[in-house]
Amino acid sequence: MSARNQEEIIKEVKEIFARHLERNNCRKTPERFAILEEIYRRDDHFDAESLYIHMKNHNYRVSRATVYNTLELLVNCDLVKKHQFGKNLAQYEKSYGFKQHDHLICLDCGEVLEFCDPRIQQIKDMMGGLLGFEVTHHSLNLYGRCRRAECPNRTPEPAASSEMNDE
Amino acid sequence: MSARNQEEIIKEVKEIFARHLERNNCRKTPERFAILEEIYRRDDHFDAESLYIHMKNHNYRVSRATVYNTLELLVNCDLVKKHQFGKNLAQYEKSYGFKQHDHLICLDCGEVLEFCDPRIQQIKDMMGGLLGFEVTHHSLNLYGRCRRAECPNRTPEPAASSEMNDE
DNA sequence: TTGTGTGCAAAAGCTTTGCATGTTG
DNA sequence: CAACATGCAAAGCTTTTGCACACAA
Repeated sequence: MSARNQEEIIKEVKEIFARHLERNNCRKTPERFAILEEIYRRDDHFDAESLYIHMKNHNYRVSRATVYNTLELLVNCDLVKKHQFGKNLAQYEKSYGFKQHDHLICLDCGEVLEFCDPRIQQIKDMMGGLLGFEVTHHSLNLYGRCRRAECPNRTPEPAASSEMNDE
Repeated sequence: MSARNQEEIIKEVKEIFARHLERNNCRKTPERFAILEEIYRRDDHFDAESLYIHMKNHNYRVSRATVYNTLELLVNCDLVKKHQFGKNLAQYEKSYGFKQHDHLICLDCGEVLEFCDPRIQQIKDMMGGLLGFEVTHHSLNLYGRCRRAECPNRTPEPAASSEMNDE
């Protein structure tokens, strides 16, 4: 994504967020927009704490409470997606202007790849109808091992490994 | 599943677990087998704490530490599956003798339904090949609203006000 | 007997909450 | 000016860890 395009996107998402806040009688505070902007200048998956630290390093001090509060607002208006990649730690990513996608996670190095497959949509539609659900969203994660040279792929077959042997 | 069949299954999974423990030079303690049995007498998804309480109520006192330790062992030998249904709370379910399946979760009442779809396997195979991954397992959750009469389908969630106001 | 597993409780890690203060509308 | 949002720190929850004792092998 080009730099120019990024600025445009940031402008757009700010407008979308502003409308969302208005519609819900929430205040348009500078903190909320600063957090949104920070998120849209990043390109990775991140957790709340790293966003908090990141803001600090960029000389914008907000509290953790505000970070969590704002993340929830952003998730509610679909500007940010929230994931759990198998850990007890929420991961977030910006979502406006990006194609819906799912994730492939390397169990060894934690690398996260993205992919799209139209069959997911078919499954959602079919199962929603079959089971009497209105499916609003989904989460599909594939877990496995990547084959990159840098990946600490040592663990041969974890199926029967003593898991307490730290690492 | 018939009662007779359940007893057979419990016998089988204990044998499988015993072999797994031997293979990994772990001790065959009564606590470990008691936890396994307790899990296989349940029919639902459960979290570690509720299993711990459940054991207590059945007059078998184990510590939380042992519950977590044993759950991990059971997950490692594929007798138990671990899930995260969008919350910061691991949910578990027995898996031996059951068909692989995915989940549909009601955002309003928390009900969890199960479904199978062969297309998931196709996606795993395809994406693994395409992205150079050896995919070992996956997690697919569909989220939405069920249409049961008992479902509290209009609970506006608290928090930062504003979420499912429209869409 | 040896060393792993257990129980207990404290600690750790992520997230939420309470309260006083500041700011938006 | 009245609410609502923020910052801070404390509390909440789930999970992990440390340590002394118990017990499987």
